[in-house]
Amino acid sequence: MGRSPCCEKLGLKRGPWSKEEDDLLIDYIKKKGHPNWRALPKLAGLLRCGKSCRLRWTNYLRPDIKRGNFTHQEEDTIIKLHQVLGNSWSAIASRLPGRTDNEIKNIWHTRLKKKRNESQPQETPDIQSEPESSNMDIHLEEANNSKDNNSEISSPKINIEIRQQPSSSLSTSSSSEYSCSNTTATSSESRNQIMSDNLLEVDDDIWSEVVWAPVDDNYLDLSLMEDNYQINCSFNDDWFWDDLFTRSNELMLELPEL
DNA sequence: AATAGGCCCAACCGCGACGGT
DNA sequence: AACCGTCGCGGTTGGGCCTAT
Repeated sequence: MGRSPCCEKLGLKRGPWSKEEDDLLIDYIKKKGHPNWRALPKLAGLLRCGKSCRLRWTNYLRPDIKRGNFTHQEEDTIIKLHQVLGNSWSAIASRLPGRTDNEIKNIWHTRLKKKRNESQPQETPDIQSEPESSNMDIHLEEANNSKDNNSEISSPKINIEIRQQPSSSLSTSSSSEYSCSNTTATSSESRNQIMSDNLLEVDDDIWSEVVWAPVDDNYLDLSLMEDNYQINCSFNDDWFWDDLFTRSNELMLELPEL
């Protein structure tokens, strides 16, 4: 199957976009949306291919894009998410409202990779291309089998197993399982009660604290205080678990619907 | 002042996934 | 089931800008 031609050999314009082109694209999408990118440029009066229009819109012209420098908090978030998700830029971008995958990819290659390496010197340079999550297996299992179809809030049962394989010479591993049955988990307080003060045994005399901290109604932050790993997790929204699932065969999860 | 090198970022390329026929 | 068109994604490129020499 031959690839369909894009911009080449069709007399279409390439390279940087002009203000007039931007305006044409914005005006058209505001009025008609973008149900078909391939047909859009002709309808909008643009001498561009659909792919170029889509990129321009998604990476630059979308009204919800946050312009400007990344904050330190955003940079830290990207570094942490990259530890878990690797180069899944779109997945990382979905956790940073207003930021595009392209933007995050750029900032990673230009700044954050260096910043990460400075703060966590690599012990074995030969494996630097491997995602950092490779030394940590995460197994999450969450079940909410008896979802009540009525308005009553169901009680999630949450089982979590975390296996951590530190890259240090200590070949320690750990696992723990938390069962949180019969909890409504509808308030920050109750969620906090679910997971606070749990200790994860890493070795005979090494303990790692696992803390769930409420952020808002949709998120919880899970901090695994060992080897500086921190994992940000979604509770209601399935985004984070989904991505973990695609990256690790160890992960099994069904989300509760609270 | 000239220039080389690094940084930044918008844009492009090519592949795979997915849905319609 | 196979084919085809479209879209989304990650990798890469290239040009402008900045800074050190």
